[in-house]
This record gives sequence, structure tokens and C-alpha cells, in this order.
Amino acid sequence: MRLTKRGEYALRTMIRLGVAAWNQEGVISVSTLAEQEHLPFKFLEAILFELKSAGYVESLRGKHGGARLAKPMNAIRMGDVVRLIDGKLAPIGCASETAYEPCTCPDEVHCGLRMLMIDVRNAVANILDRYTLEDVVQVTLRKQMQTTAASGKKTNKKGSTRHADPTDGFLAVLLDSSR
Amino acid sequence: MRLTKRGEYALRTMIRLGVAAWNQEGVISVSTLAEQEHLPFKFLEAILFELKSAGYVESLRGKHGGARLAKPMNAIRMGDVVRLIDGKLAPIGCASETAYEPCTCPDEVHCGLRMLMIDVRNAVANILDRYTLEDVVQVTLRKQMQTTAASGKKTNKKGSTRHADPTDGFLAVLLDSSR
DNA sequence: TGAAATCTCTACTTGCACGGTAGGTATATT
DNA sequence: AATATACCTACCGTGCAAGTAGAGATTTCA
Repeated sequence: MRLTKRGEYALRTMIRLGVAAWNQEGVISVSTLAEQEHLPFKFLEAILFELKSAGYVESLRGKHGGARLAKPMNAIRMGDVVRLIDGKLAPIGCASETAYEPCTCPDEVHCGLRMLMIDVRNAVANILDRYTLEDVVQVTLRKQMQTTAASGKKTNKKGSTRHADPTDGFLAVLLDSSR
Repeated sequence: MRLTKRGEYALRTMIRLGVAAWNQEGVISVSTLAEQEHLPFKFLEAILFELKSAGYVESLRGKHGGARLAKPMNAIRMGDVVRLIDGKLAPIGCASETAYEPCTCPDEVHCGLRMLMIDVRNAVANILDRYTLEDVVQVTLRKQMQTTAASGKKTNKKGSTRHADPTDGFLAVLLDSSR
């Protein structure tokens, strides 16, 4: 049930570029990105090329060149990046919404496994298509701040109005106070 | 974000064996299973061996031999079968509960991607560890009956008490009336 | 102007996991 | 004894993930 390295690297890079955009850092060179994220330079170059072709990233050539996001962060759904790099969200083809393919199952319509996997794919899509790059960047920055300002006081002060249900997951809770 | 063929075949076979158990069909030979499910014989044999070694399946040798479930269906969580065959539920190692492994990320604790992926893994686990083989078998049989008795009347009669929230997914709704 | 730094893009390599096969052995039924 | 089956080890091949090489294009800076 795995995401490829390529996909992982792509997402990590997008997040890094998102942080850069947030901090108005301008473009970042591929070599810098590779170093900071501990990614193989040439491999990352290829991934960036793909992200660029898909319109998520734009680049400047020449000395002081580099990459930056090509659209607003809140217009980039995490699920779409995964789809671009890894093809689909569903665990098996017959449960995919955007990349359906039939399976060898004798009776797909009544296949319990398919129904189960459709549930899984929907659960995954519910997360990856709900959150945008901006959300993830926010969470990353917030988490870093929490640690930096580890002044002992709980963020969870009594009487706070918490909207996020913990069963909604990690990110929902972390994003809650900012919404 | 995919399940291997091996995993898919394993699950399909388990479901088939579950249906057999439900109908008291006794053992089913590997060749019969392979034919009915359109699976390559030898490959299936290997998968069954794995399932047997893990205690999910037991077999009879000799003429009229075959395989059947080795435990009650409701004691078999779908997630555990997936873990057995495919290793883990999480999309990436650093988000796995039962098969954690560190990633190359410069700062795993504050990694937004990791948090996102933990959410995904929890969503997946929520489904695959909630449902047992029995649930999936029930749904399969129920779905078949619905089609067989396609007598036009909606099962969704007015005033029915529906407990399952549609956002809980497909299976929850299908299982609802029987609980 | 030329050297240096960077992105561009095609082509190649390498390892290995997925998906599958072969075939001999053990066990049971008829 | 003949036949049908499961058991189990070993093996194979193809594709693809993961990564590398390198020549070329573009820009900056000294």
C-alpha cells in the first residue's frame, strides 16, 4: 500500500517550495533543494522537470536560477500531486475513480473486495483531496514553532473551542486553531 | 498507492473461502479456486502456502484435498491479511505503526508530509482493521442477493432506521441493516 | 567576452521486486 | 497400483523504480 520514492520526494519538494514561498525566498536551486532534503541531485532534477511540465512549478535558468511554485499554494491539492506522480489513489485499479481499469475478478459488480477498496480509496481521497499544499505547509511551520517555543505551556488551554474532531486526524487538529 | 497482485489475490481467495465456509462447502482444491477466480494456478498455490503458514488457512492433502479457512471469519481482520502479504498499511515507512522505518527527511518530527501520511495510514487502518472477513463475505452475499432478487422494490424503505453514516463508506451502509 | 553556474532533456544503467513457473516429493483416495 | 491432490524449494524474466551521465541551452558576473 505504498507511495513510491518518486512520489515522496515530489511531495517533500513541493512542501519545501511552499515554505519558501511563504517566506518569500524566491527561487531555490536544485542543488540546494537536493542538499537540504537529502535527495539525489539528478533524480530530483527529473522530478522537478515533471512537476514543471504539469504546471506546479516554474523555474529560472542561468546563474542564480532555480525553482519556485507556479501557483498559489491553496490551489494545489495534495491528491493531485500524488496522482500526477504515482497514477492513482486507489489500492487497486478497479476501485479507482480517475484511473479505473477492470480486474480479473469473475464478478466485479458483486466483488466484496472491490467495495472494501472503494471505501479505502475514498478515505484516502478524503484526506489527500481535502488538504492543499497550503495546509501542509501551515502545519509544518506551526509544528516547528511549537517546538521552538517549547515554553511548557500547553496550547490546549481550558475552554478553548475545538472544532476538529480528533477522528478527523492529525492535520485537522493542528490546523484547527488557525481557522 | 497500490496493493500488489499478490495481496489482491490473497484477499480474493480469502473471501472465496469465506463464502465456502458460510455455505459449508468443505475444502476447495487449489485448481478449482484458480479457475473460479481466474488466478494463475501455481501463483495461487504459493499464496495459499503463505496464508497457511500464517494460520489463516488449513488444507487437506491427497485426492479430494483442498483448502479451507482455519479460523472463524470474524477473527480475521482484513488489515492483518494485507500486512501479512504486503507488509504495511502506511504509504511510507515513517508513517507506519507496525512496520516503522525512518526516512531520509531532514527533520522527521516536523515533517508535514509525515503527518499527512499518518492521517492517511490511520484512515486506511480504520477501514481495514475495522472490517473482518465475515463483514466482507456478508456484503458480497448480500450484494448478490440484491441483484438476484432484483424485484424492483428499494431496500431503502421509508422510516427505516439507518445507523450508518454514508461518510462511513460503502460497507457500513451495506452492513447496516443486518446489525 | 569568457568563465561559471544553473536549468533542460534525452538516454542510459542497475537492482530488485513483482508476477509467475517448473518440478520433484509427500499424502490421500479409489 | 494408479491417480489426484497438496507441499515446498528453486528458479526465471520482465518491468519499473531509482538513480546516473552528459551534452546542450541560458543566464549572470567578473
